[in-house]
Formats: sequence, C-alpha cells, structure tokens
Amino acid sequence: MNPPVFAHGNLRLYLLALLEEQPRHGYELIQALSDRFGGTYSPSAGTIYPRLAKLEEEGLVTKRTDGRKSVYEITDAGRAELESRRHELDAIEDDMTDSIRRLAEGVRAEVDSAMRTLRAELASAAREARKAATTEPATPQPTAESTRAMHEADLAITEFRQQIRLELRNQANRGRVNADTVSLLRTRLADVRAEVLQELAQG
DNA sequence: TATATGAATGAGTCTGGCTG
DNA sequence: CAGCCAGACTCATTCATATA
Repeated sequence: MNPPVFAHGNLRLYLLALLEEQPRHGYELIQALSDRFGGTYSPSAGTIYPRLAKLEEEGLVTKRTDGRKSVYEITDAGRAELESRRHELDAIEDDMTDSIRRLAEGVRAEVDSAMRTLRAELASAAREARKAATTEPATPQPTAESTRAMHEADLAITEFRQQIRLELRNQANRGRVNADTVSLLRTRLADVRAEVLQELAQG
C-alpha cells in the first residue's frame, strides 16, 4: 500500500478547514481535495464519508439534506476546534505544498526525459532511413517496415503531446499557466521541431 | 504490546438524467 | 422505455499509527 497522504488525524482537520470555507457535500469535498493536490490525490468516497459521519457525531459539523445530497456545514464547535489547532493546519498545508512541488518536479523531469528520448528516436530513425536509401534502390511504395515505423513515430508524437497536455492541465489547475508559459512552450517546441526536421531533411 | 483510532481502497447500491 | 452512465453514498476490509 502507498504511504498515507495525510498523517494521523490530519484528514479530519483538513476536512474541517474545507468546510470552514463553505458548506459542501461529500463529493464536492473529494473534488476539492483532488483540486488542492492537482489531481494527484483523490480520496475515495469510503475515506471521506466515514470521516464526515464521525465529525457529525462529535458535533463539529452538521448535515442537512438538499435533495439527494447531504450538505455538511461546520459548527461553532468545529470552528473552535479548528482555531485551537490552527498551527497544525498550517503544517499540513506546508506538507501539501511540498508534496505537490515534488510531484511537479517529477513530471517536469519525465517530460524532459521523454523529449530527449523522442529526439534520439527520431534521429536514429532518420539515420536508418538515410542508410537504407543509400543501400537500396529508391521505390515509390512504402515498405511494411517504413509503414510500421511511421505508425510508431505517430504513437511517440501522440504520447509526447499527451504528457505536455497533462502537465499543462496540472499547472492550469493551480493557476500557473499564463502568456509566459505559452511563449516558453512555443519557443521550446519550435526548437525541437526545427531540430527534428533538419535531421529528417538530411535523409 | 495490545487495543483503539484513523486513512485508504474498492465493490456495490441507489437514483436520476440522457439516449437510441 | 430499456439500457447506460454519472453522481452520491454505504459497507467491508486492510493497514498504519497513536496511545494506554
């Protein structure tokens, strides 16, 4: 099993903090937690509802029914509990920031590595193509091998796009995508494209 | 060290909306 | 209108951690 995201008692406290911001129903709390973690941690319903039931039992939150939904709201006792443990909450939020940053660094490293691999693969494919062109007579029909290679290249490009999109979405969720991001992306992609086209053209 | 408490997962149920 | 899907929730269970 993966190590727990929240230390003992921390989820309980963090749920109170989320409910202090505004009353929410269970599913909304799951989504809020998922958002705070940039989509990397999404507690299951079976984690959240028993905690909410316990908080209700302790009188720290109240539950009211809104149609099919159960909307949870923090009570005065809940606010008092939160206030008395405010320093613990600050520590939890620091931990969250650290873990999100570590994760973002990991994704960035993966994307860089994928870019390097893609460049290497395309360069190798270009070299192979040049070699084949010098040893075999030119033919207007693509061979089975080149068709397969083309397909693999397509897959590599698709995978590359997905990884970039995923990271962008994660950063966008944290409000970190702006004009500079797009500019940086355009520049880096233009560099890679120029390099790849040059390699291919040499064949 | 035994026990209690909390975090976490996943299967399953129920309900309502959408679609062919 | 039956089937599908998504949202909201329950329940059983396991594992980790705190505490007496």
